[in-house]
Amino acid sequence: MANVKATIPKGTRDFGPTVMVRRNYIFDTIKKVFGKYGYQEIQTPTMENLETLTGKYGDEGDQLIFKVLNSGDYMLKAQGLKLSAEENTSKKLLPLISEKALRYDLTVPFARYVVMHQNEITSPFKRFQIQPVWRADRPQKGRYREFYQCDADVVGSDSLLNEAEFICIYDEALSNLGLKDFTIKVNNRKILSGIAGLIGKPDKIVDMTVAIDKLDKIGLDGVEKELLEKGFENKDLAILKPIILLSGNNEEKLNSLNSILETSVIGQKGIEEIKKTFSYLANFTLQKAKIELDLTLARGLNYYTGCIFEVKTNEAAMGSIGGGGRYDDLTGMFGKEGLTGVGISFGADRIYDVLEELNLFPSTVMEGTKILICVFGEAEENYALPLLNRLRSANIKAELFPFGAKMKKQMQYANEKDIPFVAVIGGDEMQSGLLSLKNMASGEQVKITVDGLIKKMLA
RNA sequence: GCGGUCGUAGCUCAGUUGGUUAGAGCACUGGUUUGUGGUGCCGGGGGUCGUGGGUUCGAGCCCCAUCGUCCGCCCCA
Repeated sequence: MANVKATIPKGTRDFGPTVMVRRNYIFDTIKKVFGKYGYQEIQTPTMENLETLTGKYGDEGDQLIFKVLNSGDYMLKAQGLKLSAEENTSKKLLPLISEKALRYDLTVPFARYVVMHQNEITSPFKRFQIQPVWRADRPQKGRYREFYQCDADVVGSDSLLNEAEFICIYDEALSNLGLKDFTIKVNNRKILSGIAGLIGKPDKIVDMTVAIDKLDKIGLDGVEKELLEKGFENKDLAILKPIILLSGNNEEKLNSLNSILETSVIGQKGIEEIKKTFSYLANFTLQKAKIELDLTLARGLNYYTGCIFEVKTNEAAMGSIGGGGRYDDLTGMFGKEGLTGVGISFGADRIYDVLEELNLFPSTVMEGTKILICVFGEAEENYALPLLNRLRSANIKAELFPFGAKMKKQMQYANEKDIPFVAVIGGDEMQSGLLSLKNMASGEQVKITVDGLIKKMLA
């Protein structure tokens, strides 16, 4: 057998026991909140049909989809193809050798699910989904080829109550995870459309939003430079600049916007949506979240049509830890028109890093085995097995170290697994019927009866 | 797709203008009054120096290529 190097593909990760416990803590906390608001969990397959995914994420997105090679002799089919230096040769080849692909996000599979199961689901349909997705991207800091998305969406309801509730979900989940200072930024795509209309370049809305979205990162000068490069003129900047730099509280911003966008029908609609969302929100109690209307918030995705969200922690230097928005007609691509939806996503990997940096993982999430039984030989092992059984029947996490190892090795095992108690069984213990119980933190050791031990472990 | 960085033991890394047998810490393992860890002491195993060429009497070190890593840009979570 050849000696294969033990490595994993670029941009993928192993999760060890400690990390898994903490990841599950994050997922469980979020799941609980989703459930509280009526969202139900679904899962979709790792692979979708390639045609389900292609064309949904733009040309660049298509290239980042991991394709799965067909089984069998796919070369046979491909042989009919004339291989030339033509640049679209691989485009022609692809459908012949691949008809499946790994999911690229959870939103498109969800849209596919909704259309496919439309007769079974009740509208509005609220679902959440926590599964890995894959992108053939170049990995870098905080960016992987396999990562988890944690999404909740509702389709079939255009009520802005949904938007308000998503803000509550963010607040509750992140507060429950121990975050104390974070901002949920809100904007509306229709306001951005109104602004693009105002400068007479509605077709350039994508370039405009992509540029102003970078205000945090590259500053006003950088944004202006990029806008000029994309074909905006100085007179456009003169209109945009005061909007981008709009300050004050949410109400003041809305009032200013109201007069700026007075003549824009779509802009007014956007303002109305924000106001309605805020008025719903006024009925709920938020824990830690700050809500901020941020007109520079754009989010790259083109399918958003209404409210958009992004969550940032103010306690650590970290990009967004969540985002989402409303998209009209997500299912149109699958032949079901006019179904509106709104959804959010938690960036689990980034939340993990934040919690770790702020030391917010509770120590209780690490609780593993409570007691290890150490024995000196086979006779002691036989003597210990009924005890092991009794401990587990009493719902105490217990292990027995199989006989054959030295006491030092067994103690080391307990120590490294952070097992707080060790029961030692040797000849003396078998004769007296008392166990030697060692407290691993203090090092003290006492003789104790089996009943006493169980009582102590349950205390 | 573009730019930069780094590849030496399982891991983190030293390694002098190119010069004997390539080192350390951690990890693993054995011993240390044969019934006790975290925390003493002594020992041991483990490396085609990413790969392939080149220069040289001699290459971990210099040159070229290639693969991989990490970090930026574009884009994105």
